[in-house]
Formats: sequence, structure tokens, C-alpha cells
Amino acid sequence: MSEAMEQLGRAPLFRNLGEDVLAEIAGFTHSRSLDRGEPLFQAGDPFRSFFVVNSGHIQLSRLASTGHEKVVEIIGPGETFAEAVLFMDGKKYPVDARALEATELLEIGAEGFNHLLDSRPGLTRNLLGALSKRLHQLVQDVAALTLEDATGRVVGYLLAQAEGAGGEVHLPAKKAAIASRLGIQPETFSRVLGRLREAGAIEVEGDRIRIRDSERLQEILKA
Amino acid sequence: MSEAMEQLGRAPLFRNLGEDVLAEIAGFTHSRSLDRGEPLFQAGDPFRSFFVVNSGHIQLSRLASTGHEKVVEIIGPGETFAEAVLFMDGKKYPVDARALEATELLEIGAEGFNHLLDSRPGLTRNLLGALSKRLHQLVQDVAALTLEDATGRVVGYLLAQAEGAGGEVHLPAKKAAIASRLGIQPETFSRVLGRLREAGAIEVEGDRIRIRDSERLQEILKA
DNA sequence: CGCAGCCTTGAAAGCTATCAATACTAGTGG
DNA sequence: CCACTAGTATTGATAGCTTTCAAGGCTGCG
Repeated sequence: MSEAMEQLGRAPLFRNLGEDVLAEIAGFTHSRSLDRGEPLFQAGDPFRSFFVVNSGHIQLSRLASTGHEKVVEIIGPGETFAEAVLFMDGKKYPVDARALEATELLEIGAEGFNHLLDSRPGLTRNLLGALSKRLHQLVQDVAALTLEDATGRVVGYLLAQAEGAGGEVHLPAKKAAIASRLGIQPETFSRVLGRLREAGAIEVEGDRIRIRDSERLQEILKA
Repeated sequence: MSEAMEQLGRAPLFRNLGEDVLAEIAGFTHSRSLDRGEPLFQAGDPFRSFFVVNSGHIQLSRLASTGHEKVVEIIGPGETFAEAVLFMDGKKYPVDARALEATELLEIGAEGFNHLLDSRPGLTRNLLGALSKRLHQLVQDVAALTLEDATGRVVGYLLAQAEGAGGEVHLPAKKAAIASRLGIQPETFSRVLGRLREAGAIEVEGDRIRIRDSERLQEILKA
């Protein structure tokens, strides 16, 4: 099994597929490396391929007319992105993508992949599942942005990240990027963390946050 | 061609499908009527079917722990909803759905539909397209919620609704519901409309809004 | 006519953004 | 090894927008 096939297999999107399918996909895939801060594509660029992150982190963001930037998503190892663009009318990327650090990824050619789809039901199943999951996540985000205030969103984010990570959160990006992802300013993010720390709910050490009192966080979320 | 088949065919989700496929789908479909305000399902209910709106409007909303309600989406004639739940892990509806007015819809059984999928590539194509479109829409919403202020969101909404409607917008629901959809309070919505009216950009008559000065609106959006 | 629901308008409070200045950190070069 | 610098994070003060609470107006229907 080639290296590309192994890397593909690690992504949920390609889970449970036969080796033959993986081999086919690997056929129109090649690996890419990005340096910290290096752009991958811009909003409006013609869509030709989508990606799997192998190591590092990619940030997806949108630029407002005012020059402000909003981080839509932060993609980590094993995750795919831009696969939804395959099925959209105007074949253009809708967001900007750039590496937050040195990042390795696989680029999967859209054309070849598209041809595979109709003959591989399992593949379309996985795709539908992936899109549905992202959809659900976005609905959650929209709800949080309107129903929760800054503190609530930060707490929600911390609890979600701590899930299955043993009460320790490793922020996947600079705090300013996380703040943008949460729809708040860096200053507000800092203040909220400060308040949570003073309340004894968390401990902060650089980009590591330890959840000290999970129950108190839940209470704050409900308040 | 049965009535159900015709109604199905009007939805973009079932566009470009052979009559044989439509007939099969119609086989596990039955129509339902809802009165104004009547609930269709609640968040957490087990998922058994998804829906096509035939006439009227359905509101999808989420309830926060504080009791506040956020309108996620307002679904009109020809549109489908809850189809994404088909592919999610925990087969439960993630939102509440209820009729905003007397509404006719088709209920499509999940099990039967699911069986059809693997043998009908065209159907999965349509599904992938529909999910991608919704995904893109949600990304837009998230961006608007964080990048635009209340005025910007209202203007964006009006321009989007007026698209192809000849500069006249017919609000599909009570203003309070629209406001929630836009992530603002009813009072704020009212005030923003008032300001736009005073600026001569729009005219408001109940639930009808005429765009009087589209350019000025675009400017406000960019300001 | 009167009531109920919805929308509008007003005033005050609260939260977050913004502006500004100060720490802090890591990486660089002397 | 230390000093320096650039980027990043924290902290403070203020302004602005939106929410909240409250009251008044409007409309349709019994």
C-alpha cells in the first residue's frame, strides 16, 4: 500500500473503502507542503481539487468588504476540506485557505474523483455523511453565535475541544484566530479566559488550557 | 403522473430524475397538512422521514437553555428539509420544526428512500448538490453574523430576497421570526427598517417591502 | 366596540469593540 | 550568554451598538 493510500485511509471521508478504490483515488492525488502562513488558494480561484490535511493546520477564512477577516474553520490532521465545492454551481472556492504552520497535505484532483463517484456507492455515502456532519456543525455555530454571549461561546468551545482529550485543550492556532472562529475580538477572548481562570474553572498556560472545574463551566454555559 | 410525483418534481432535489425514480419515491411518500403554529417535530425526536414543502412555510428553530429561540431557517414551497439527517450518526432531528401558517407538505420515508440511493447515481448527485448549497449558505450566514452589524444583515437579507423578485420583498413570516433568523431582536429589526425608510432606500407596507434605491443599499452594505 | 397579537417607539443598561499602552515570548544576532 | 526585535498576548479606558424593559399604537376579528 502506497504512502498516499495510507494517508487517505486515515481520513474519515475515505474510511471503509476497499483498497482498490483508495488506489484509484491515489492515482490522481499528489502531496503538497506549505510553510507557515503560505496561502493555498483564495476565494474566487477556480476549483480544481480538494484536500486532506496530513499534518499541521489549515485556516479557512472570509474577507469582509471592511477588510476584517473571519475564520470560518480550522482544519487539522485527518480532516478534509473544500470537498463540498465539487457539487456547487460556480466552480470556485468560496473562502481563503492558508497554512497556520508548516503543513503537509494531499491534493485530490476534482475531475478524476468526480468520475469515480457514480460507480462507487460507498464513496458517495461517505461524502454525504461528511457533508451532513459539517452542516450540523455549522447550524450549531449559527445557533451559538446568536444564542450565546462571548463567555458562553468560549466555554462551549473549550468543552467541545476537551471532549475525549482528558480535560486538556491544546489550542490549534493563535489565540487571535480562535477568537475570530468564535466571532469575538482577541481582547475579549483574553478577558474571558482571564475571568474563567480567576473563577478557578480553568488553568491557562500559553496555548494549553486545563479544565479544572468542568461542572462550573457547564453552569456558566447555562446561566 | 400522480399528484405526489408532480409535487416531488417541483423540488430542485428531485429535478432531472426519470419518471420511474419519481414513481418509486412516491411509493413511500404521503402528504400531510399542518395548521398555523402546529409543530411537525421537535429536536430529539427519532428521525423517520424528511419533507418537501408544497405550500406554506415551515420554520426550523433551536431552543437555547435560557428559553430563547433562534430561527435557523424558513422553508418555502419547493424546498426540502431534514434530508441531511439521513446521513448523520444519531438518527434524531437536530432542530424544532413547525408551520408558520397553514402548510401542505410531502413526507418521504427515510428507509425506503435510503434503499433507493445506492442504485440511483442521479439521486445522490442531486442530494450532494443540495447539501453543498445549504452548506455554502450557512457559511455565508456565519460570516454575516460576525462581519456585518444589524443594518448590514438586514440589507443583505433584503437584497438576497429581492433577487429575481423585481425589487419587491414579501416577508415569508412574522417580523419577529425574520429578526430571529437574522440574529437580532424584533425591536432592532423595526428600528433598522425605520432608518432605511427614512433614508429613502425602501418602502415598508406591512409584510411587503419595496426596494426604492438599490444602490444606496449596496453602499450601506459596504460602509 | 373591545380585545389580543403584533409592531413600533422610547429610555436606560449591558456587552463587546475599539483604541492605546504595556507585558510577554520566541527567535535573531552580537 | 545577553540584548534586541517582532509578533503576540494582556490589560485598561472609552465609545457604540444592541438588548432589555416599558409603554403606546395599530390591525383584524369576534
